[in-house]
Amino acid sequence: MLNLLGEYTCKVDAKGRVSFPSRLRKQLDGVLHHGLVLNRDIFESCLVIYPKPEWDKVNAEMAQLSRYNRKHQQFQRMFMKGATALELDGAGRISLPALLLQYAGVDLKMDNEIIISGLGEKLEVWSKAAYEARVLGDDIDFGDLAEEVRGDMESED
Amino acid sequence: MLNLLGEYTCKVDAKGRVSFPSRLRKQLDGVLHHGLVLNRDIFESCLVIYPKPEWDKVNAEMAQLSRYNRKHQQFQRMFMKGATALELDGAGRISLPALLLQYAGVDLKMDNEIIISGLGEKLEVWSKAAYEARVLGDDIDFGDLAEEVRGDMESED
DNA sequence: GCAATTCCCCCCACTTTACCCCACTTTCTT
DNA sequence: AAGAAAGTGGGGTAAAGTGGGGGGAATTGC
Repeated sequence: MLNLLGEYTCKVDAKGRVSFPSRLRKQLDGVLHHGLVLNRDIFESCLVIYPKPEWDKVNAEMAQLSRYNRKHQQFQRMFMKGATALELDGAGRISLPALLLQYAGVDLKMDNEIIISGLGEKLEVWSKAAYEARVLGDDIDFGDLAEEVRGDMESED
Repeated sequence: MLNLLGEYTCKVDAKGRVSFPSRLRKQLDGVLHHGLVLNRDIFESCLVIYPKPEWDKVNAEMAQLSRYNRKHQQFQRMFMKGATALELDGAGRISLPALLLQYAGVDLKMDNEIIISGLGEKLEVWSKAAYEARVLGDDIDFGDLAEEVRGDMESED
């Protein structure tokens, strides 16, 4: 099972390129050559990177939506909008499209530091400022959240 | 079953390295070669070290969460943020990432002493100052706490 | 249709970081 | 008390990260 771990601070250069951390490259050994898919996150102003096999699952889920349901079609359009295939260049870098960087709140002229964070089966890409404010400085009560989620997990079985 | 015990004072060197106490190494004999996973604690400003087999259980639970549920995603992010694989170097040391040391309140330029404490199936890592204030100097009534927790344990079965 | 410009990709060189190795100190054991 | 094992620190080397420049292809304008 895929188990991407680690928090990496990376620099985006003036061309939108980011060196893909070598630790992650090692963890993706065996699936990296299938490629990666970059997309907007649904709930937060951050980006998500799926290894191709994981993206295939997402894609299969999308295929279950109804062609004849307006909300399904809207959801599919919003979700898929901006999804981009990523490949590593000769120096092991990925190239992040300007529109998606903008979505994540990264301004190439100003702050050019991002955080890539491993979340098991996927990676999240945050601007450093947003990560510190929204993820590390989070004031959500974990206990409450855990109880709700736990209820869901148990009823799912 | 794992039963990690003991409280160890260790020094962090200027590079963020900590010699992993030999007593703990012996207690982990048989699972240590699978590696360790370091993570932020959810409730306290300290770090947690899981032996890999223990972490795998956590990861399997995380994989059941829904991609399309806001609370599930928050939960996953809060829990997984910063989790990092650890390996011992040739001298039996682990290397603690700067971001995580920062979370535990360890400043490499100032105090460089930490406490590693065995808690059965996992280890906790505290800055010495935080440990003394928060754990040893705790003003919570242990008796009251025990009674509350005991109630939970019995109702869960 | 041809030429010119722009964008993208690939390559090369320099800087920085991380990992490995070695040597010294301290502590525990016999 | 002496030797061995564990702990500590530093330095060198190799690999990873970073930035810039050049060349090729595609598109657009003349």
